[in-house]
Amino acid sequence: MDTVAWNKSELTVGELSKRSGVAVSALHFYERQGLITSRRTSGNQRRYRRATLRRVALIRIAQRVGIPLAEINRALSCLPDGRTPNRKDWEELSSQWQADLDARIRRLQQLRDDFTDCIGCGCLSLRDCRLANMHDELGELGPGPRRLIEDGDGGCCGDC
Amino acid sequence: MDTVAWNKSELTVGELSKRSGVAVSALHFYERQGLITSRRTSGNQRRYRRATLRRVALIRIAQRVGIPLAEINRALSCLPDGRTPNRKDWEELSSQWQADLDARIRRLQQLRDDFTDCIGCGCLSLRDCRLANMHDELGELGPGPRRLIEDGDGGCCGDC
DNA sequence: ACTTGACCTCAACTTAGATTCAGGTTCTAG
DNA sequence: CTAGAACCTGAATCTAAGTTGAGGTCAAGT
Repeated sequence: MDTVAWNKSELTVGELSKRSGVAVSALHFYERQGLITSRRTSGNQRRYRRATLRRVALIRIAQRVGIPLAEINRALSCLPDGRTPNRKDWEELSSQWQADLDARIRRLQQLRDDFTDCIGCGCLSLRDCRLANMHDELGELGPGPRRLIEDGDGGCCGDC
Repeated sequence: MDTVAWNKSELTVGELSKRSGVAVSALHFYERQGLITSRRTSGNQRRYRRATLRRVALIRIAQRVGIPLAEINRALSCLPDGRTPNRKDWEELSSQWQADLDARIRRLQQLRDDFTDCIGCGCLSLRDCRLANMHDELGELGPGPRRLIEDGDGGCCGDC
């Protein structure tokens, strides 16, 4: 009833959408971006391997971690797409993503610590508040001597 | 030499840019969004109060925390703009933003824990992997019984 | 056979947070 | 007084990650 037997192991885009919780339009989009692939039926409709469900799961996980699709694509491209990811694949991917996640968490924690420091100060002095030392976004690694952005306001703030 | 005496306490957009590390175009943009305001000289050039430097600092801090400009705007709008934020203002803002930050951190940590759990499994089984249970993004609060998205694949994964 | 729902493509639109460009004005130094 | 730096506006462009819509085809049930 189809070019190749509809063997129940393939999913239509709607099924994939329902099962993955990802909108059909997003699946189309992922396919355009090369994140997933499909076979076409004689009537030009998409049929996805079951493995694609896992691939979509991986994509959404990576997105939750905060990884942009372009990078996810790079990461997934080492799984030659036909293959169901095996333990080794998953360990590689996940350790990479976990490192990313850890970095993100550390960054936020640093920010939180700076906040805690700074609330004590209360005046948001730009002279020595780490939070306010915005250019530090550049010199990401290691604290070192802070750059100062205010050079002589004459007084810390309205209240101090 | 100006409509109002250029009393050295005001900043041109270029100066504000240099001191804050924020591009002139971005400052224009912030102004269009109502995040900052300026006086205009007789020649229609912007002059910023020094307090604006702090305001921009606050904006960038909030952005680093991950707060969208629209919300930053809401938060800042309780400082009636003329005022240098005092200790109380800062405590209110910062405690609000810190809560946001904490929530973000917790979310990422949860994700990391799920990762740790899941790496042991190695097969990315969609049946019971918390990471892969994508629809859970909806039921944000509290774990509860997980929804299953795969109902009978017949086998955990290619390797298991 | 027909209706209905699922599917197709392609283009345009969306949001956030800006940047870039074109064309014109103002300010400052020499 | 004039060159060049800095400034102005408004429109267009950009990226990311899609969504929406128009116009048309396919498939399944009755």
